[in-house]
Amino acid sequence: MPQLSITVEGDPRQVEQGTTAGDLFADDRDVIAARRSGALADLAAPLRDGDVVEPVAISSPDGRAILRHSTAHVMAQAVQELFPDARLGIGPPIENGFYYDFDVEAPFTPEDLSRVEKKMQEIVKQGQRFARRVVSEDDARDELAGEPYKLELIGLKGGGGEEASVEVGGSELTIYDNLDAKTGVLRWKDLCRGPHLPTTRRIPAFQIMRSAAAYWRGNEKNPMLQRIYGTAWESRDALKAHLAFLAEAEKRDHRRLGAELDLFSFPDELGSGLAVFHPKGGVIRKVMEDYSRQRHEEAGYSFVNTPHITKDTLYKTSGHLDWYADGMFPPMTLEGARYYLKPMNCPMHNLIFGARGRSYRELPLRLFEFGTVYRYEKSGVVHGLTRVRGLTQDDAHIYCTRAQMQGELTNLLTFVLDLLRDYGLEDFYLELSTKNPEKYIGSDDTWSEATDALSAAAESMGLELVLDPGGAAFYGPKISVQARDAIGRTWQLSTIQVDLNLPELFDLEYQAADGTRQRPIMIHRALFGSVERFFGVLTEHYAGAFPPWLAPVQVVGIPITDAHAPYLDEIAARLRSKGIRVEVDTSDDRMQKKIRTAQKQKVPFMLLAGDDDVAKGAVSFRYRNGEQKNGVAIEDAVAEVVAAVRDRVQV
RNA sequence: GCCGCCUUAGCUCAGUCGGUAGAGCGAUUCACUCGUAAUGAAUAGGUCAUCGGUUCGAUUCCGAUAGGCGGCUCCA
Repeated sequence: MPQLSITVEGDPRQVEQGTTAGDLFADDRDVIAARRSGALADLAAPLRDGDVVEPVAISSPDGRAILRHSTAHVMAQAVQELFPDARLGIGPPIENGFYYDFDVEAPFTPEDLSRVEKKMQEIVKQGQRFARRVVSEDDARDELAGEPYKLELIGLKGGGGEEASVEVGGSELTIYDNLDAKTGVLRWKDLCRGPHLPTTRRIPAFQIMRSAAAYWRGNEKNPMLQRIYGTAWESRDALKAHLAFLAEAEKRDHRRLGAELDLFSFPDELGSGLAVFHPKGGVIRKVMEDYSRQRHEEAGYSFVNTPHITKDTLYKTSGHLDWYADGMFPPMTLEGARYYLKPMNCPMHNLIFGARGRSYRELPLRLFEFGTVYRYEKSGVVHGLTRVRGLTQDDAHIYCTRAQMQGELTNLLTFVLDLLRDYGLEDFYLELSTKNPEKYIGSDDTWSEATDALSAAAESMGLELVLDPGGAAFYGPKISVQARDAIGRTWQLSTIQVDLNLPELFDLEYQAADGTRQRPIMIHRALFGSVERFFGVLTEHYAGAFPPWLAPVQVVGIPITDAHAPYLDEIAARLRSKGIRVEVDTSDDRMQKKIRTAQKQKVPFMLLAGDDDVAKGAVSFRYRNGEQKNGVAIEDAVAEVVAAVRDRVQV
């Protein structure tokens, strides 16, 4: 027998021709695929001379993706057995699960989904084998003649981008056959790059989650397919843990906490996407805004104010009406003019810049405003505080020279990261959105100059940027902060945009040292992004247990009996004089109930006082985590609370 | 905007096979005065989202509208 020289987990080995990765790792049930000289491969794939082979465990990121992809196949097979007319779209693994799209006569009902899940369990039990087969393009077209969407993907091979990568992303076209465990008879097949589990029996735990509609290839002009989402895990326990995580996440949903903690609401009377902030939410907002103003003042910003409505001429000049008219509330016509609610602040700031002649000595000129804007978001996208129709941006526009641009950008990135740290946000990444070829103004040169400036600034600070091709606004590229909510959906918070085009449209100029007139560069930036969205993300980040500096009520005084209330009132007065938000619970609930109430309201500090404390001139702490500290001198108690608020620590 | 689902008291939810409704929490009042997550009792609170249709009769069936939820598309 000819021998192959291979490397297995770093060790050189000689094996017979025809040996598979499955043979090498046959003892380890956790291994479901292999990495063969860098590329993922089925366990059944024969090894080649010189291969470097690593096992892929089912619980590894690659292993989970393969498991989920295979489970998606099982789901598609189940759907086609139950609904023979269902045509296949695509079915990739995604974070925490997978989906598969189907073209069916009628949307799936909940009963349909349970039937599909049952059928899937049968297929898993049968242990059908996933068998890879290379096919020519002509053969693939023949075999898949009844699957129009698959045929379209074959046509896209090489040029289909992300969306088709799971099906036709490899160097050759492959079909995976599902073969009966005993007879080897073909049970089902799918155009697929693979790799897959060896058999369906190797799927330890899965669950169908929900169905929803999705446009074919993500384009709303295409037909709408029915998508079924599922999840699959390496063990029943891992699945259980995931479901528990989702249940936990539901409890920290800002929409739910907003009602429970009396922070904000969305009265039907106002209309969709229009929030009112209640006193407790209002306090948090005020603290956020006060601190923001303070930081902007320190960073050399000037404060401006602009109105909420304007004649259409402004947005004709800026070009926004060309690109975003659909996203604006319709105009009000009066005195022969059309007035719009403002959807962004930049053009108004440009008017301030252009109100008089500007000298290079004034630059960089940084104009800041909490600007409230209104956008007609489509009804289906409105979502709690994270996607609203009326929002307030911590918006500023920096007008500077080319020479100043780089410095301004690095300052801004520092400013942004500082701010996120102040709010304890860590689960985010930075994204670089580049020119959309269908939607931009200006020259390619200005775009590459602006884009290079952004990447250079990030690079100089050692920050990694995730690329978002075509994601820019029409006037310039941007770096944005993408943060996650409780269930992992990402939301754009901060943005920094370099704009060499609007200064042109508004004919903005400054006089340079040499007496010439120059065009300034404009940087658009918002650190919270929208105060509402930041508030929502923050609420989920803290699960409603805001750190003391943000907590609407920082301290609750709880008397053991009514007799101790005046004692706590005095302490509360001392705290209040130091700027602490404190309440004494004088309701006729029992002390235990008051603790429970304060606990449920997630108040950072409870101060209890009974006879013992009064006698000692002390007070007893109870913290949110249930810990307590008794007999603390009033002086020390006040100091502890004041310090926690001042230092913006979480407790 | 598109597809599906949903809307009963402030909140969470029962319920009426078509004969106009009930619980817990919350609120109010009274009693209790208590040492680290729920004291007891009483009271108030609903045009069953809105409008229209079918019907002797609609909260219940049908339709439209509004609002919400999950996705998709979009997000200056």
